[in-house]
Amino acid sequence: MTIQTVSALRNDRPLPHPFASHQHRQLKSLGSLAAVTKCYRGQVICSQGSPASSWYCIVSGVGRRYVVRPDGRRQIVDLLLPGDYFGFTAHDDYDFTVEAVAEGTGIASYPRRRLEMLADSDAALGREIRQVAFQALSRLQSQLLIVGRITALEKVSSFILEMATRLSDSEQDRVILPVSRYDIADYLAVSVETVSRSLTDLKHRGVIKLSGTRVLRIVNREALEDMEHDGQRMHS
Amino acid sequence: MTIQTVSALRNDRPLPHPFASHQHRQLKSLGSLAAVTKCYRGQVICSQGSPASSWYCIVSGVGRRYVVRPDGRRQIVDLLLPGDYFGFTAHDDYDFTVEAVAEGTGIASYPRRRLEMLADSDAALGREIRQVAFQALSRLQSQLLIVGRITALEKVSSFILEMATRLSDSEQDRVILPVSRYDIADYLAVSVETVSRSLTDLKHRGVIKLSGTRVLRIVNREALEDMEHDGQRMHS
DNA sequence: CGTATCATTGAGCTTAGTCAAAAAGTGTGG
DNA sequence: CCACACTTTTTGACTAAGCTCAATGATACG
Repeated sequence: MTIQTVSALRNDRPLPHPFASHQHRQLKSLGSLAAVTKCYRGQVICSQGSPASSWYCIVSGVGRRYVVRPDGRRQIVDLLLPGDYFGFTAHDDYDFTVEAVAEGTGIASYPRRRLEMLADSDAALGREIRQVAFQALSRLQSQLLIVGRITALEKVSSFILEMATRLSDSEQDRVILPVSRYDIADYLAVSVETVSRSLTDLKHRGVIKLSGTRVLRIVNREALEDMEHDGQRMHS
Repeated sequence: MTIQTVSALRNDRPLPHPFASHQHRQLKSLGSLAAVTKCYRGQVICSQGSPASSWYCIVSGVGRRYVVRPDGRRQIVDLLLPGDYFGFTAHDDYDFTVEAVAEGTGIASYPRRRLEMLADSDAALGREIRQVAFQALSRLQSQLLIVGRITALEKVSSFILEMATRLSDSEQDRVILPVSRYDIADYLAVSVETVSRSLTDLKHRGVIKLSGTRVLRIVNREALEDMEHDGQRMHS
């Protein structure tokens, strides 16, 4: 598990393909309220402890939602891709921090108070908000299932498959890893070295192929799906 | 990690204190729609794959929300205590199963379609639904932070402290564990043996005291909070 | 009062964390 | 354009936390 301080993590160069906004489901009927801003790498969108005054949506690029533990360890609780909403809390303050990962990440922000008032008179909007909150629930549950897995091979395999699904580019089996090994490690709650070792392991088995460090190709999807469930007895 | 089949888990006898419904925040302005039913131990409230036709609230007792993996392993993704809502999905079907843990667990169920229509004309209700969804998000994030911890001692310590907070009976430092060791194991994503060992460890250190298997007393809260963050270097 | 399940304890083994260092990229400035 | 500095990624060796298998105690229920 990574003990690096947050400021030490900054391998977030522009991505090969600039992450098309293919999922562009912004809240309908809201052009006026949404303020879209471009963020630089590592820019804090909202931070743990400060008043939860806005909801947000990723328009383009990548974000990471995380919590820093007392001992300095960082747990990424959500990887945010285009179309993903965040900023929801049950309390008055955010209980997490969100940063832009890629250069030029586009964020739409919605003033919470105003939006809630608007939802009071626009039932369709209210439904939409609930719906995106449910999607956030779904993402979180998926991640819990990944982190709850046993072996690192299972976690990394799941991660690859999840990414392949969530950022389905033209080609189904070409995945451009949106984040660094450090981020993957903090997302899966394993050490960076273990992430690296798992990837080379999958490579040696001929399950995946790496072109550089970020471009990944799923060579044998079936095998990868086996690893996801049964990373244990995959020792042949 | 537990490989027991779900039906094999049934240590869910009536609890010493019948879990007062001290948190009784049911959806206001809804007496008519809420059908409250009593459930027996292990009774399935809603199951993975079937149409998500209702939302629910625990009125009394305890519930477990879980997912069974292909290999038979079970991951509990939410422990449900009185006042907790569940049943939210982004899709048409539930992607989890919920069972009553304690005998006589009371469940309020709300037909989803009807409730959504009602929310269309009652903005306050719409807000409430969003709010309870946000609470579900909060619980899930908390659990992710627990499962993402490194050592078993940290996980178990966190679990105890979380339970102490969530079911704050009269006395702050007396915790009645709402579930079996098996359930704790599947909630924390560790093996039953490890849960047991961690508890006896904490007992030997004088941090907690156990009266029977379910009644727990926090003797040294400060030490427990230390374990929660720093279970590693607690080897004195 | 017996039986099934839950809980605890022990021994051995495997996975992954830690520390350390080399290799591979990336970016900058001369 | 190349060289240097920096970061990220990979690999290695060692250690230990926790899983597995196995057996014994404890507890509830019929």
